[in-house]
Amino acid sequence: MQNQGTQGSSQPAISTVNRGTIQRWSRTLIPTSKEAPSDAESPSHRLLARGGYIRRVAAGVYDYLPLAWRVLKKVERIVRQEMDAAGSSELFMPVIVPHEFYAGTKRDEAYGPLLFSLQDRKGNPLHLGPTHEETITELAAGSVSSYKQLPLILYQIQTKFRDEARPRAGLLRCREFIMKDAYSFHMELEGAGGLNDAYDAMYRAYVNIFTRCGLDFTVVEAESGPIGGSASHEFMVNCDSGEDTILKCPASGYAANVEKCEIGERAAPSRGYFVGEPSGALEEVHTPGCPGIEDVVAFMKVKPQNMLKSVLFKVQSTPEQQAKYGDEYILAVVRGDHDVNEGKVRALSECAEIVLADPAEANAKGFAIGFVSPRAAVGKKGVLVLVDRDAAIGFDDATGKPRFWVTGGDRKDHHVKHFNWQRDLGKDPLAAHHQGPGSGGLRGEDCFLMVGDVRNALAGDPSPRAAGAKLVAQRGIEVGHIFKLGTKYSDAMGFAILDEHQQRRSVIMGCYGIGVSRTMAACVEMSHDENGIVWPLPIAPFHVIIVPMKGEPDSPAVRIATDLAEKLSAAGFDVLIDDRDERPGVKFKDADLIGVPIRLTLGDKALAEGSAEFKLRSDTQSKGELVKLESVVERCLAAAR
RNA sequence: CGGGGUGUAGCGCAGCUUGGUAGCGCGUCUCGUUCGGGACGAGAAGGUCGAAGGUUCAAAUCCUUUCACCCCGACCA
Repeated sequence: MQNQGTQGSSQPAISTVNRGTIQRWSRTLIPTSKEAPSDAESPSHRLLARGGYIRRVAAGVYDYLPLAWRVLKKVERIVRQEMDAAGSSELFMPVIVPHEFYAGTKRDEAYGPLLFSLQDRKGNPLHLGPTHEETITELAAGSVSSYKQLPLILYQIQTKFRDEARPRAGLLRCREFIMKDAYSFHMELEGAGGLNDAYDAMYRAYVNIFTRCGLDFTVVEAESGPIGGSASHEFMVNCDSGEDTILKCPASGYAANVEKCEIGERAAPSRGYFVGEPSGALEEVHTPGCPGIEDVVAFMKVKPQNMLKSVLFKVQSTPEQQAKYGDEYILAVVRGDHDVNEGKVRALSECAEIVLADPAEANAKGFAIGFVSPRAAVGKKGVLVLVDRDAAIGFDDATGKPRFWVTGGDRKDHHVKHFNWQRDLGKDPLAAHHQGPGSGGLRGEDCFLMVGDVRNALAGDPSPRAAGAKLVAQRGIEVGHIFKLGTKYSDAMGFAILDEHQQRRSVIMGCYGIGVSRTMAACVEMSHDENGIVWPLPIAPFHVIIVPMKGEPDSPAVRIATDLAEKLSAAGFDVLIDDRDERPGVKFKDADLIGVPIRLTLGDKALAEGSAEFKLRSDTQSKGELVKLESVVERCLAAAR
């Protein structure tokens, strides 16, 4: 799914219609430096700081200097063109969100300290918008009164505020950042474009935007998370230093966030789930102060894949769901080297609302948190046990031996080894276990087991989309995220209008975000070398940097540079003239650092034969080619194609 | 929120152990020599040492409090 989709509106990077800008280094502010601030670690942070793009004002708060602002404006321009082409309209909402807007959605509580809060002079609580679902729903509710006005897609590009617990990596995780946020409104009607149409249009627009920005990216299926809603995709810049892990199937192109990624059919054990003789007598081991897998692994010297990890959730379903199944707790059991996936636990159990059980409460119920084994569920009504396929093994097909398991001892500071599903569960797991959801008949009984997929996918797991293929992991930086929201916000804020049958219905919504400032940083992460940034042409602050060797204002080189700049500008190029009276080495180093894609050097030798030296920033090998002055524009246009 | 660390000139750092009123490199300014990959020489400007309180004749240095910032983790439309 890399760079997939249409190249939609294939705008050239260089507009020959509009004149480009010309700036002189000496007359703008580009404070480059040899050394980055000591707190800058990630490449984008270091290079943007060293290149004079950004300057830290406070934790996670940055000045955007002229170079950065030019890049951001170019990203924004592409965003606007594609958003407009996709049928949405730009507007601009306030940064300030009155506290009462959260009355219906309770997101002030959901956000908690992430929400910047302030008071006006009368003491009324206000917030700085972390995102604008409430504001726009409020706006739409007050101004959209007929289904005939739908569908409607609105967007803005604006500063967002989130008081992150830990801002990091410069622009990649900020407290104040620039975001494009879009919202769509729908009523599913015969023959009218619904949420799915808008979602698809936004998906295509995003593919176009990131493609045009010159980014190498992957679209992944994602969890919709606390913002709510049903479907969601993330747009990830492919980059090893990225914070997020994504999994891809090379055969089918399937890609997903680790939180969301499905796992293909895992071979069932030859003798069936849970079947197998004990590997030895059940033996209790004193493991003082070792509640975690790592602790036990180190203490008992066992491999994590030989451990069973049991995670207890408390069910907070609606009364109807509660009546249907009667579950109070869910015990998810996975192998020690695997992680329980809450979304998959929800899906398999059909319990929409679950939270990690409170340790104190669970202990009171007889679950020794940190030392829980599947046995803890035996004899307790209302406990659903979900066992991951890789954990429900009694006989090891690979070694031909009984499976050796270490698991909790169900009392503090104790574990057991030689756990065996059939022997130690105290009842026949085969009789109790059912595969898959929907078999709810026995739910609510004592220790009901289900086998299924309840863990995070890992590299090497079977692909869910192509038989025989294995998932591979890679890192990415999230620069875009689209959601189908459904009626979460319209319900919460009472946004309902009449449909053509005069039925009052909640308006259906979608929301679509792009981290504009993060996109700039992600691009640097993706595209740089040891000398500096290597901008893709479409979002480079300048397309061409002209470097006259002799920098005095009246030197012939500077005059020729000015002349060249005029011609390039007329052809649509943005040109930076390095007119500083600096030594050549300084200018070359700085040109590489700030990453302008095309460099034209005007030295004595080249000028003597009426030429300039042409060099691409991305081409680290060549020493540049001599191009006749009258052919320079043509040469640059060829490079821009 | 847990763990670790740092605050001294625009940037990078030393000085703190053993108190005596601040120094180095880069950058900046002036003059001269230089000029194709971060030049050289001479001179100059720039800091209430994060803040507050305390100990002391005397605090960048010791003590207390506090603030800010960074890294790892938890968390994260």
